[in-house]
Amino acid sequence: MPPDRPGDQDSSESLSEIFWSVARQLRGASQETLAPWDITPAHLRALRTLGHHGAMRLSDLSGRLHIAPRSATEVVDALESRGLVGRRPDPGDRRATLVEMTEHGAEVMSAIRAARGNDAERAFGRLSPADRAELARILGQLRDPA
Amino acid sequence: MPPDRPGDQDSSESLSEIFWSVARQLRGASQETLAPWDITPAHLRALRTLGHHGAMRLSDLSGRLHIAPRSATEVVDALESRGLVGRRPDPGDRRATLVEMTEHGAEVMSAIRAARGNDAERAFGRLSPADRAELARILGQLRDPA
DNA sequence: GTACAATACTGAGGTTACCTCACTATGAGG
DNA sequence: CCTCATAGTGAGGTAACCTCAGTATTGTAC
Repeated sequence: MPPDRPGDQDSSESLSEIFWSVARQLRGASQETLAPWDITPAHLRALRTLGHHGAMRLSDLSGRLHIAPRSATEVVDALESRGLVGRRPDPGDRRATLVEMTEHGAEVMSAIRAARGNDAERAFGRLSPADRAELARILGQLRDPA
Repeated sequence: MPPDRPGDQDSSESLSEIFWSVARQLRGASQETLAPWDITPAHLRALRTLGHHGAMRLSDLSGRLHIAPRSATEVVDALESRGLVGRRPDPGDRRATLVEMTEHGAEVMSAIRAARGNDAERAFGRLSPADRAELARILGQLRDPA
């Protein structure tokens, strides 16, 4: 097995190495920064989605977050227990539950935002705008399988 | 809160969205492909490290994988139980344990390699060489905090 | 208008990939 | 020899998912 040369076939190996170590680092840093608010990166992700798009069904939330509906239930449970979101029945469909951000949730979100609390944002923010665009473009290719 | 405009401050948000959804996808795909060999992406990562650098102490392995020593113990346990690596005492230091790939481990590794089994590799391989290089460069910036 | 399949959520339980803390065995320095 | 550091591991924990089964409701087909 020859050693890695840049541009080599084997560079995809180190690419995944790099990718995962970045992932671990982002998660770790984010966790640390969010600790004062007692929420996790995944919680914040859901909160942001609700902030952007307003009240929605649990299933819609799971769709937007690309996670299983059951997992969305868990995230919402966590956020609800912290008073950041609320559940209410969908008036149009009694099977469904609408989830919406509470006032407290909005306050916390802007506090986090003000404190530059999302470390993922901060980390990505260190990149030049050009690099951010490049990264988004390249990752986009990976996300959407041909 | 204004909606996202490309190139905006907020684009870092969707960047982390993209990043994590790529991460989830890579992990899922990798798991699936590695299932026949009953090993996980993290196991393969360790196995590759051992393949590249030969026998080493558990602590060295944990260092190279950037995980806690205790976590390396777990990974090695898993690989050992599958007969892919072996432990033997370090002759120079009776506290230490050397971990090395077994023949079977090497066989399995090349089988996986031959089957293009590492989906992370395969996914990254879909990118153009230029994009791979770009990605490596940009992720490298993220990994090493200023 | 009633049987029946599909949909919305959730309880139960599992997995991966990590972590810290406390402990034992061993080695190294004064 | 006594202390301190280091190597590995048992115990126990966490985040962020998952599937599978079950209940409540709805839309559809006859």
